[in-house]
Amino acid sequence: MNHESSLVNQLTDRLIAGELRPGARLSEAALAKEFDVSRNTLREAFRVLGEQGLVNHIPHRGVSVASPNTSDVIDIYRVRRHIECSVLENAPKNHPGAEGMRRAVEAAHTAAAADDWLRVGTLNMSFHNAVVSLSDSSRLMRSFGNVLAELRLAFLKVEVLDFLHAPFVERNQEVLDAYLNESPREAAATLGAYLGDSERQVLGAYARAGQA
Amino acid sequence: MNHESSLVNQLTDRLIAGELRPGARLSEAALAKEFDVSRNTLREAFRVLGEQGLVNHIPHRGVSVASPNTSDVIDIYRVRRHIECSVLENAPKNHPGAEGMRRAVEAAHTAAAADDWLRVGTLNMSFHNAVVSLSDSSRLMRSFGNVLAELRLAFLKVEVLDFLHAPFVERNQEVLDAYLNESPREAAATLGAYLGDSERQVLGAYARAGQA
DNA sequence: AGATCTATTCTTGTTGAACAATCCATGCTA
DNA sequence: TAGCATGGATTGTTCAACAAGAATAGATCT
Repeated sequence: MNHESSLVNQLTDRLIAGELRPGARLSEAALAKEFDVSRNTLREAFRVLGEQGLVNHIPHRGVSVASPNTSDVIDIYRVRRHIECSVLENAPKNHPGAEGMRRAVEAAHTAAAADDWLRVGTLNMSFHNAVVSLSDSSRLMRSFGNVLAELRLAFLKVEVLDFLHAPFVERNQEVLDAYLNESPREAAATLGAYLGDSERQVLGAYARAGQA
Repeated sequence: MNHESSLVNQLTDRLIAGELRPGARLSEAALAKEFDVSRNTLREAFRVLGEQGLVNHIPHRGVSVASPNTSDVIDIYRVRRHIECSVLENAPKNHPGAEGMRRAVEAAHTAAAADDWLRVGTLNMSFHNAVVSLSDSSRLMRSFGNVLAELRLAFLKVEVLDFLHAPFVERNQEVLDAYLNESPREAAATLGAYLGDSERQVLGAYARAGQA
């Protein structure tokens, strides 16, 4: 495996795991030492993460973990509505990607029963990635994946703990059922309602946390 | 202006201007010398362009200008349909971004009358960027902008010369009229038809050029 | 005290040289 | 001709150094 690509992956993992908290400054010297790479190599990885929206780069002030504010969250949900709903509404019947949705929902049920909420959160991301996979567009999946990862940082910032996702396992199930048994339009509408509720929950958490 | 950002802009300009042809290998040593920057600085810019999809990076084989094949083109138009149509269909009436659409169409008419087809092509991009601006989502605009830039490379690759855009000036006008005077649904349908025709034209050019 | 200016210090931005790792083309061998 | 060594070129990565901008602390003034 390529070193640089692996470095990006390592950084990404620690970002979405919350080890590098939103807003935290990422010192080049410190991180370079920690990952045992040179500053130059680290900076290349920073540029990649910057384009993906996971870190923020201000010239001469360095790189910090992205720390989405409320308008960022609103923006992210706008993207989700446009992409997820459009994909679902235009998805063909019996798309093989639906199997991925089903597996995610099923595993989420199991994980929820076992109180493994971290896993539920991960599977929630898998589900919505699977939804977008119905588009058969690798570019759409890439862009969407970046946005979803950024949303993960928003969750971490206001400590929307994963167990709050509990009610949404059922909602994903509803979306899947609507796709399988009803019309695409119905499925998209169900998903749209889901996104509205989800967005409200996150913004509520922001308000409680007193964050912008 | 930041040096690095300026370097990315310079490279982007030359890419979409066609000076660096699709598929062309970008030698680090040669480009570093040409832009009078070090290899390390250039490599940072390469990572940014790579994430944007404008260049292709294969480990140990270097960077080359993205050279979209037919499946890339199909993928790009999938993205366009999902994003542009969704945005237009859900756009509020009297969105200020419509002014940007109007300006682009008007200027395109003028440029077409003057046979300035390069400018027509640029204004066409402006129009569709303006469409997406109706979403009020900076992330959607960024992602969409990257995809449009990549499509520009596809045009360059098969030499879809800009004068072929001529009939599409009128199509953009129709989309705008539909948005202003008819329903969002109607506007989205008009745009969908436009995209279908546009995609066919590009794929036809690929077939003629014998490209994959 | 509070505000403002200044000097020092720290971090990032960028460079050049160096070497390792990998790929590519050439020519050799069977 | 197919496969295989070999040498040359390019990329991957590091390091040390310095320039440039930002942040901090201290001094000065009101």
